Amino acid sequence: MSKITDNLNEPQKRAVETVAGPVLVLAGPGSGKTRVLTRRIAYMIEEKGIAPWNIAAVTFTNKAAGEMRERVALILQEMYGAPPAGQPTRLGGLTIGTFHSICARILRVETAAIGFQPNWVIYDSADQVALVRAVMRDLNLDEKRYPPKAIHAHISKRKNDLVTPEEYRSASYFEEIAGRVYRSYQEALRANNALDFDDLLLRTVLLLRDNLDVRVKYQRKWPYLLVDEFQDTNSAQYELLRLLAGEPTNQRNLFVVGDEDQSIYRFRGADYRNVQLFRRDYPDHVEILLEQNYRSTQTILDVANALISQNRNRTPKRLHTENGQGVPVMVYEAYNEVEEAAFVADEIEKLLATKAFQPGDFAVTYRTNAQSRALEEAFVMRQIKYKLIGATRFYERKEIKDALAYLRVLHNPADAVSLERIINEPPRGIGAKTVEALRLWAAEIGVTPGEALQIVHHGPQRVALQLGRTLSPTAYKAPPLGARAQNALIEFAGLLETWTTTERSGQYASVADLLDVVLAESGYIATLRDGTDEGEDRFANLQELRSVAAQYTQGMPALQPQQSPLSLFLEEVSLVSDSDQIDESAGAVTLLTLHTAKGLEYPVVFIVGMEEGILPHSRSLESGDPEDMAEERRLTYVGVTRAKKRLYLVHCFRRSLWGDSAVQQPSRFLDDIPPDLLSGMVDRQRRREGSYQRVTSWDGDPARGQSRSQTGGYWTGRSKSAPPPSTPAQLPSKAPSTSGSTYWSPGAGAQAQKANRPAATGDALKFKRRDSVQHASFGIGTVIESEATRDGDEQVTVAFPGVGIKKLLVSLANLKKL
DNA sequence: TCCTGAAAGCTTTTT
DNA sequence: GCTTTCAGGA
Repeated sequence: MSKITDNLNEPQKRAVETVAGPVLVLAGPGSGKTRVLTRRIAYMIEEKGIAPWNIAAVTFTNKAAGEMRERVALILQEMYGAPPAGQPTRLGGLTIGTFHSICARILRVETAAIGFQPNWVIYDSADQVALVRAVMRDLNLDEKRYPPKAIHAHISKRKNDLVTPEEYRSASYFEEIAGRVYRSYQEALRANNALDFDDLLLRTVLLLRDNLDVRVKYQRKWPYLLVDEFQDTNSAQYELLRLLAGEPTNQRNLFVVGDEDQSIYRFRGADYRNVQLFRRDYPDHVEILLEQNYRSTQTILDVANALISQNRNRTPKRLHTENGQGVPVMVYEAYNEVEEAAFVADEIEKLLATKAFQPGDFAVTYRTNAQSRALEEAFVMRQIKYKLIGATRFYERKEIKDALAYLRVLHNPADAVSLERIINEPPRGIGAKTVEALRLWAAEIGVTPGEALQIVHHGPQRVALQLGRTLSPTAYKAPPLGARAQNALIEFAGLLETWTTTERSGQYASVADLLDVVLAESGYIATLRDGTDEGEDRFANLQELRSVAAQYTQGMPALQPQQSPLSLFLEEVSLVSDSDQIDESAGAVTLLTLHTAKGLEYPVVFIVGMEEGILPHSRSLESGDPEDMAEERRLTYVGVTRAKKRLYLVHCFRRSLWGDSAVQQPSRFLDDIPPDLLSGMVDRQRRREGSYQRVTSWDGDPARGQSRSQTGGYWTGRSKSAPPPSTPAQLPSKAPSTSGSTYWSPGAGAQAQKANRPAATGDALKFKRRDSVQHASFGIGTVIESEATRDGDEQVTVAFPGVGIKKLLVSLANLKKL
C-alpha cells in the first residue's frame, strides 16, 4: 500500500493503481479527478519506477498542464523529500500539455518528415480566415455568396474529421466550393510555411499513421498516456491516441478520464461518443466510475442531477456527497440585464458583508461574452473588484496581432498573411493597389511576396544569388509598380532587412529587445500613442506582451538545438488560451463564460441569462437538432456543478439584444428543477397569467423579500443603482420594436398589442396576417404580421404553436405558404 | 492613398 | 448597440 493512495476512496485508489492496460474513468464533477490524475503520475514514477520521460499527460489547457506539473512535483516532494542532488526535479522529461502543444512539439522535431521549413509558424483563427479570403480572391469566388468564415468553418470541421483534400467529397454546391478552397488553402499554408490549428492534429496523425519509424519512435517515447477531459476529444485527437497506444508495439497503456455530461465542445468537433468508441476499441479495458462529489452541497448536486438526467445516451451516474444539504438554490427574475447585474452585485455585497466570503469566491457565468457588459458596468459602479476572462482575447487584439505579425515575418519570411497585415501598418504609402500588384507579380515570378519585396529592393540578380536559385525571366523585367509605390516598398524592405539581420545574428538579449526595435523603428508606437486613452490602452497591452517576450532570452533551453528564443516565443503565444489567465488568487470576482468555467470551482456561482434564446442559445433552439439542445443542457450542468456552496440562477423579464428590448421566457431548464430545491421560484403558469406573489428573500431578509412581492407585476426587484421604471404594470404592454432581433418571445401583453397592429402596408409582400405557413424546423404556424424591411426583404412574424412567436426573414427562412 | 461618415452585419461557445 | 466594412471626397 502506497502513501500516495492514502486518503483516496476505493474507486479513486483503483484508478490510480491500475497502471497497465486501457482504463476508462468516468468522473462526475468534483469527484477528485485532478487528484486522481496527479496521484497517478506520482504513483507511476515513485511506486512503479516508470521514468517520467515515458509518460505523457494531455490536459485541456496549458494552464491545467502547468498546474498538474506543479502538483505532481509537490506530492513527490512532500512524500519523498527533495529531489536527488544534481537533478532539478523528479519530473525531468515528463510531458504534460494540450493535444495541440504536444502535436506542435512532435511536428517541430519532425519538420523534415512533413516537408516544411523548420521555421514554420502556427496560424490562429483570424489568420486562417484571412488566408481563406486570399485564396478565394485568387479563385474568383464571391465572398458575399460564400462567406470566408463559413467556408473556413467547414474546412476546419473536415480537417478535424481527418478528411484530407484528396479524400474530400462534396454533397452540395457549397461543399463543392469549400472543397476547391480547401485544396488551395492547404497549398497556400505550405507556401506560407505555416500550419493552422487543425493541421497540428491532422498532420501529426497522418505522420504517425503513414510513417512506421516515426510512430514507433513516439510509442517508445511515451508508453504511458493519460488524457483528461476525454469527452471533449475530436476524431483527430482520438485517432492520435489510438496510434500512439497501438501497433506495432501495442502497449495500450491508455488512461482516459472524462465525463460525457460535461461535453461542451461539439461545435469544435468534440464527440463524447469517443467514450463509446473507447469501450469498443478496448473491450478489455477497466472502467471506473467516480460518483462521490467533494465539491458541492447535496442541493446543488440534486439540481445538477435533475437537469442532466433528461439527456439520453449517457452513462447514468448518481452524484452524492457528504457535504450536507446546504442552502436552496436561488432563482431570481430581474427586470432587465441592468437589474440582473444589480442583483448579482447586491448579493455579492451582501455575502461579502457577512465576512464569510471573499471577492475571489465568486464567479458570474454566462452563455455569451456579450453578456458581460452589463455586469461590468454594475461592478465598476459599486467598485467591486472583478476579473473578466476572455471578452476580447488578449492575443486577438489588433495591436498584439500586429506586433506578433512583425515578429513572425522576421522569423518566417514566407508568411504572406503576416506580411500583408503589417506592410501598411502604420500607413506608409503601400495601399491595397500596391499590395495586390506585388502579390500578382510575385505569383507570376513564382516567389513569395516577401521575396518579391526583396527583388524590388535589391534587384533580381542579388536576390537570385541569395536564394540560391534561378528566377523566372519575368523577375528581370521592371516590376509593374509606380515610382512612389516602389520607393515606399524599398524603404519598408530596408527596415525588414535590418531587423532580420539583427534576428538572424542573435544580436538581441531577449525577444523584448527585438520587439522594442521593431515597434519603434516601424513607427508603430508613435502612431499608436496618439494622445487618446484608447491609444494608451493599446500601448499598455503591448507592454504586457513585452513582459512576456522578455522571458524569452538567449540561452534558454530549447527543444531543438537551433531553435531561437523568437521561435519559442512565437510557438508559445500561438498556443495559449484565455483560461490560462485565470488566477484564483486574484482576490476579485471572476466573470467568465460557461465554457471557460469548465474545470473550475467557486464557493458562490451565478448563472445569469437563464432564458430561452440565451441558455439554451437561440442557435440551438432554431437548429432543431436535439444534440444541440442536449449540449446546452450539459453546459448548464457544467455551470451548476461549479458551485461549492451557493448557486444563483438568474433570468430577466426583458433583455436588450442588438439594441432592441425583447421580452424573455425563463429557460426551459428551470422547469426541470424540482421546486423544493429552489427558493424564489416563480410559478410559471401564474407568471404567464400576469399575477403572482413571489418571495425573493433567500436567507432571512424579510424586509427585502416583502418590498418586492407587493404588486404582482413583472418587475420584482429594486436596486440601489438602477431605479425601476415608473409603473411596473406598464412594462409588458410595450411591444418589442420591429427591427433588429430575429428572436423574441413576448409575454401575453406584448403579444396582444402586437396582434392588434394593422398589417404592414407594403405592396409586394408575400405573406399577410392569418396566413398558414410551414417552416423546416418550427413546423406549421400562423402569420401575425408581415412587413417590408428597409433593405427590400420581408419580415414575417409567425406564431408557431408549441414553439412560440418567431420573426423570420423571408429571404432566409424558407417559409412555405399553405 | 488615406480619412471620414454611413451602412451593414453581427453573437455562440475556443484549442 | 457596437464594430467592421464600404463608398466617396481630399
